[in-house]
Amino acid sequence: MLEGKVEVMSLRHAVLGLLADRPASGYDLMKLFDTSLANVWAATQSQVYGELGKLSDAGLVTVTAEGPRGRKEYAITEAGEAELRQWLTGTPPTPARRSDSLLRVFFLGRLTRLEAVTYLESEASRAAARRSALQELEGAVDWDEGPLSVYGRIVLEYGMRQSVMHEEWARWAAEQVGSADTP
Amino acid sequence: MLEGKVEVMSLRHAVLGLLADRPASGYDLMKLFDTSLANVWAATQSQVYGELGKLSDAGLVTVTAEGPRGRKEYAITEAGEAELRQWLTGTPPTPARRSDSLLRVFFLGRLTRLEAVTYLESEASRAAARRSALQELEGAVDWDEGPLSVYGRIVLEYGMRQSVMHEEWARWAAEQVGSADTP
DNA sequence: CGTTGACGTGTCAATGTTGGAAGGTAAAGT
DNA sequence: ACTTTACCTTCCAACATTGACACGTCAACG
Repeated sequence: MLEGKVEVMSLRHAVLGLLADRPASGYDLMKLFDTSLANVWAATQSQVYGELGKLSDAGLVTVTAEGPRGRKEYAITEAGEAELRQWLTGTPPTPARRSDSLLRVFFLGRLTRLEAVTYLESEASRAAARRSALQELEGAVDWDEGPLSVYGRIVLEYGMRQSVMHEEWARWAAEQVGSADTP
Repeated sequence: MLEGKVEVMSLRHAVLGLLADRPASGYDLMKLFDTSLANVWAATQSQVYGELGKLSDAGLVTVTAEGPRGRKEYAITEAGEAELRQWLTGTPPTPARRSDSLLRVFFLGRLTRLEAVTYLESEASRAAARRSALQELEGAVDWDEGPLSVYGRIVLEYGMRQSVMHEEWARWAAEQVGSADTP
């Protein structure tokens, strides 16, 4: 019995999505991964170049120009657009299944109460710092260009709400732990 | 120049953390991964048994009993406890670097406005459903036993706040998209 | 002219992860 | 007695991911 694979392969779709906006080289894409997508989907150089090769083999992208230093500019094909749409509309998102931070919290009972409170408070600080960083980013970006900017801003808003929530939760948790009955 | 590796290896610490509470077999651990840790850290059978082997080789756990069907019960050793503590107190948590959901949102500009709104509203529904599930879980668990329960509840609270935030954000985003100037 | 820095692509080994198959034992129900 | 269900471990191929390393070019500067 043959079954079609139910792969997620989001790296593939991240590359397709970026190329759907405009053609780019692997180098260009890396810059986008390190800036626009930094808080959404991380990728390394090896992955990006590797994925471009695979996408090219699969006919989802093509080389549209070759520049000075062996630069290859890729563009999405119709098949690629179709794949991207299919992913966006037809594939259910997979919820995050792992969290380093929460795993630690789960085991905080192995530490003394003071240590646990300290940990939770540093979580709160990290969340606050993250929020500042995002706010700074918001000021630094030109929000009036490209189709990515509309949704980019919505994604940024998520990050900000997330960090606010995270900080409040961590402070609440620290209080819970600090003021319990049994030491 | 030799440098110590800066590995995260949270699966290892998830296993250690569970064994720190009480000894267990690989099978027992799997059940815990599928229940207590389901929303925090997913692991497959292969991983758990493989990790137990490595931990055993490294002296962080030992076999304390052998039961009926080749069952091996593992317990954490002092070295294991030390490693767990070190991870909890001395290793900075690594923030989540990837989100399937957010990546989609980032590329929602490839769809029509209606499709985008539909997507965002289904995100809201999913978040609401998740919240219900967590609330049900809260009712089903005995919160008065073991050192895990205190922090387990705190982790659960995180999940609930997270899903509330997620739902509100998705509804807000749908509204933003639905009521913009340019169609 | 020589150096530096940004541009640009490609490959590799080690490790993590997935999903399943294979192989077997004990207990409980019929 | 028989069968189902739960228990329990081990192995593996395929794929994803990381973090380097290797190679080479163009432009600008002093």
